[in-house]
Amino acid sequence: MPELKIQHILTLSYLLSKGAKHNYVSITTSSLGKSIKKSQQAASKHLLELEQNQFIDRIMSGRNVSVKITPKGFSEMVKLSTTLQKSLNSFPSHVELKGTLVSGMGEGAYYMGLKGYTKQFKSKIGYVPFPGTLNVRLDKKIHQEAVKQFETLDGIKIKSFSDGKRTYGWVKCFPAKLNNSINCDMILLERTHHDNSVVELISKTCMRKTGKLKDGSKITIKIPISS
Amino acid sequence: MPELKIQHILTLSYLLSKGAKHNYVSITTSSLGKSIKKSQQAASKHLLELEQNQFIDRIMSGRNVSVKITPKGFSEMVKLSTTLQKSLNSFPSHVELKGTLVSGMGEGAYYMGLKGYTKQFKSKIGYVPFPGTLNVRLDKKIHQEAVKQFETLDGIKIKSFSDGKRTYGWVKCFPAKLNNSINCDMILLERTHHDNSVVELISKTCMRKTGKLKDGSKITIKIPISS
DNA sequence: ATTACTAACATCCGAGTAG
DNA sequence: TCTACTCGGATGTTAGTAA
Repeated sequence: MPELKIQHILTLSYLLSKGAKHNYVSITTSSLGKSIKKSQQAASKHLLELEQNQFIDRIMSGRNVSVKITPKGFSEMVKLSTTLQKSLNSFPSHVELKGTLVSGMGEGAYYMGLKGYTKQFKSKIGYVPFPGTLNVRLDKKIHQEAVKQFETLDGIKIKSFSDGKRTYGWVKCFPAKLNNSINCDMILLERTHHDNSVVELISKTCMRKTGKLKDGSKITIKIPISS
Repeated sequence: MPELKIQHILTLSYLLSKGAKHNYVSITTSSLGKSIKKSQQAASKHLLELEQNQFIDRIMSGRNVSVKITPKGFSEMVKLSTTLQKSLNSFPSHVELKGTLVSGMGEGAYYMGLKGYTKQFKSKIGYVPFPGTLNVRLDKKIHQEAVKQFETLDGIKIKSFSDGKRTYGWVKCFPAKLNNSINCDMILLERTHHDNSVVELISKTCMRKTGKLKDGSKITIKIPISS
């Protein structure tokens, strides 16, 4: 049984914090038990098992135990830590959505073409969108669900405005890549907050033309996540 | 039961490496089981438990499962990872030895006073040792054992030399602090490789005088560890 | 092929306790 | 006090299997 049991990691971690890397540290099994939130008996057993597997050196002196982590034990800890660290730091940092191009009702184009919006687009995302949004229906549940996380992300915020008669809600933009080639932005609208089965894309150019797309075309959208 | 069980960490770690932070990733329980070295059934149970505790979102679609890590699950992973990381990086980086001053037989002074050694001392540790080594008997087993690790450490190496008649072995020096005040070096000799109950210290000055020490005085030695 | 149930098995933990 | 044993109950894992 040359494997380090995961439940022993916390024990080793505690011992390490006590300085057991270089020195034999004197401890009681009950204090150790308290620290790792287990009983005195469990702590005692942990130490015995760790010693058996040569993860610690253990010296009995009178009534209490002195313990030092072996190079083997230490390297096992490092191994696990870096494994964790790696998976925490090197996950893919983008969301991938797949769906089908559908035709909208033209209302997207109407709203996005309003001066109150276009002025902000120009200054905040650097271009005035081609009049007409690309509607992509997300066919799979997993992609519909994945969109939800953008509700809590910030993106680039286009503020709401009023023309005196009515108010037009804010728009959040997320820079994205369509079919791995065309730069665009996915937009989330304040009004259509609840329906995640369709997402809207805007771009400087007409994506239907530059991407040779028509209704029913399969679409892949990649949206990098900054955080 | 709002606690993350440790054995689930590996499951989460695997999911994370698959990109489950931002996207729903589709997996089979048997492949997951293989990855975490458990059975298919165990993997299935892990996922169910993780879902129950809201560490993952889980979507069944037909025959397989898609999974995404929740912010809660992610932050729990970060918590554990940083705990580990901290204990790995911030342990005390010195060895502490305690013992009693004993009188040597003067042979230490004789050997260390040889030209072949003093010339190297001057250039490598910056001073010519006061003639006479300080012998410290380590009374406790834990300190005797702790000395052993220096055998595998490098320290500052004083090379062996020959005067034509015989060869004088190498000496390893480890910068140390005596009783938290006096700078000195602990020396390990090639010849007395086996006895760890006594360590020898050298210093620029007479430590018995500057430290007001006599035979029987209690001694504390701190030796920083570089690695 | 898949997920996940039940039941048997293995492991872990802690109360009691000896030395 | 202390460590560490036994043992019963809780928990985790797997084999078999249903759907």
